[in-house]
Amino acid sequence: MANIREVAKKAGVSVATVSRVLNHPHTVSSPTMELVLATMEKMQYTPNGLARSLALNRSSTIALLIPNILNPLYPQVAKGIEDVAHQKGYNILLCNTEEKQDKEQDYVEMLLEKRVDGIILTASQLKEKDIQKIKNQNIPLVLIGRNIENMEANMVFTDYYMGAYQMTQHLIEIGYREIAHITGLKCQEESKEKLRGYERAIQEAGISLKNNWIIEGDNEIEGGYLGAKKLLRLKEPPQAIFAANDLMAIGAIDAIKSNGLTIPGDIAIVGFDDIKMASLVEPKLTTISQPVYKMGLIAARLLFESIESKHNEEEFNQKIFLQPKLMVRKSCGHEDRVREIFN
Amino acid sequence: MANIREVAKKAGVSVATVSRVLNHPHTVSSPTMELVLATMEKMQYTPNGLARSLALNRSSTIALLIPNILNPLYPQVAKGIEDVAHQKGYNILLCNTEEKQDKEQDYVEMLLEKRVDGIILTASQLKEKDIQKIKNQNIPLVLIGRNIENMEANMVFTDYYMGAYQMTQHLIEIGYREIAHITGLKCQEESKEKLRGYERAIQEAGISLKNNWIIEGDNEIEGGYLGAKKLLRLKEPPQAIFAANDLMAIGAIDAIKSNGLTIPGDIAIVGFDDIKMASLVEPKLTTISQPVYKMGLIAARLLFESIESKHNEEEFNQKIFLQPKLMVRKSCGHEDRVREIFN
DNA sequence: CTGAAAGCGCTAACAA
DNA sequence: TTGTTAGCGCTTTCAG
Repeated sequence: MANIREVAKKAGVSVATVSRVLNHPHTVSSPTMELVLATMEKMQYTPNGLARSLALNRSSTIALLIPNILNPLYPQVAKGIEDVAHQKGYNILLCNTEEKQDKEQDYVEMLLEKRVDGIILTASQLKEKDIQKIKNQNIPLVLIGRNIENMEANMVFTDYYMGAYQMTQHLIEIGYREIAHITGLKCQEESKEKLRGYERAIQEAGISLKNNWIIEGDNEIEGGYLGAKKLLRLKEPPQAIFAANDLMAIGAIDAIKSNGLTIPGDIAIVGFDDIKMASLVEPKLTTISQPVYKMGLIAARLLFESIESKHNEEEFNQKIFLQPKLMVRKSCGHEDRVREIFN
Repeated sequence: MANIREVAKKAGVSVATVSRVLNHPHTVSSPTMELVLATMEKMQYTPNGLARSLALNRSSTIALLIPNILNPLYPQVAKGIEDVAHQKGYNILLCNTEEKQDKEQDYVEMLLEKRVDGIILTASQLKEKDIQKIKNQNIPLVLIGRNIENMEANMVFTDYYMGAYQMTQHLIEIGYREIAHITGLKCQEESKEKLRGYERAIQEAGISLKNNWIIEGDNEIEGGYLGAKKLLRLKEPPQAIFAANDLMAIGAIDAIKSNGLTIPGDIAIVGFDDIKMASLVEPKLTTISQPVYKMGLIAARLLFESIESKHNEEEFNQKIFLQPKLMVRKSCGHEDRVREIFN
């Protein structure tokens, strides 16, 4: 494959000139310019980006780590990020961590070697010291969906605590008292936040928490199915199940139906995320909506601010806190409940 | 950031030795080894992958181009690819082309400069000469979901023609004669194949093709919605709609329902792909299933075969042809129809 | 088992 | 406006 030297030789100019037509076209006379361009064309010259990156110390690549590409939430985030990255002329390295901390660490290691210009971590399970390692290497970083209290870093997240609190409260308002919670992976901050919100709402209502009504799920349909089955086998099964994400809620719906029970007649189900499927399933799922595409967009913008200001020695460490929104649909039996209560 | 020379100096060895402990550990004595390793650790040394790639002429990165990351089909493909790439120690550059040919070309350009070790194109809209350009650069390539008759390249695809033919035939068998088709983007080979399958089944049944029953969609929910609305406004609306993918079928379902009609009572809807949503919507969607995760897996394996054999001057140009499968669910009214016909 | 040095392809400072 | 050349950080050949 032709390189810059061969092009230069064939065009009868120096490599510097060839480099200039690529990088600073205005500093080169137009006859030379045309000559070089023509030569490149003729030789099918494709500049070697690796060499370029090495010389410039900039790879024009950012990395996105997500826990599960099969959860429709993350493609939305990815879309938001891609939209701004592509416009900036950057490529995205996609890393699917499968909710595994060690795979996530593994990837971070690779990314640091690849000298990516920035990293976006979504729902990261990394320990603070691992995250600190990224910061030590001085590579711009944005966390999505995770708030680390005492760390200087860009973060954009939804108020999971509040969302879960509101959801649980809503269930209580419409008359449920026996509410179970299928959590996400307990090792995730996000799951803990949601659990806290759930617990607070329960306790504020003077209901006592039951430990066997809190079940750890895996953030996937399967886990919701299993969790719901487990709850149904209990001597005192709950009247309502709050799943920490929509995928698990959908799994739970499946489980309940397969037991011959109706939703919300026999048992109510609610989720979290408001993925598209949520309004497609039968009954339509009551859930908490978070603006994921927008989160991706914002995260990417923050990242590029950091990247572009990197040489100015500035520091951008913003925490952007987005409010979730309760979407009341059919699966919680809202209308029936309200009717019962007020008539 | 520390580089190999600094590590070498501090450890009191040559850069060659440091390089060796990284790349050929067995060629270095164990005391030296330990010393160097300790020094690296102490200095927080992270090897520069760009320099490494430049020297080795290998980036350990492959690229995946998909038309729409928000279509759940593609994350499945991506998962299949990621599963094998990660195991091989490769990273994936994700390129979302938004079904736009120029964005796809754009990306290919960037990828060639980045010297990716291989490219996987899904549902590509590239012209043959653009694809040929990739092959000319001698970079391994796999096409997913597109069959180019006279080209030497690895391809894995579903038999779209057959799938569409079977689907249409099934509708005809259960008694429909007035069947419309919402196509994908007409510029995609895949869409053309499906259209051909539809047309053949219609004609074989002695039904005459109606041009205003063939509507171009955009492969997204929106397009299905619009297409169905348009069909409903016709003086003679069809009894059944075959959408070229599930997303459009779901949009069509929405459109029909919003017109106060029932499915399949008033009109039948069928799709193509069998994404998870298909069995979640009401009524559950009759569709054609293609093994997308597996396609990703196979494509990745083919790609790595090419990559690994590249230096052996071998050529791998396999065409892998997978059979789609008809999934009969509720939206086509199969049972009702069969009952009507045979009772 | 180890070191010196050439080379991967490009950019940019400096000189002309 | 253009050319010469010293890096960027690594791998590997060749010599010892």
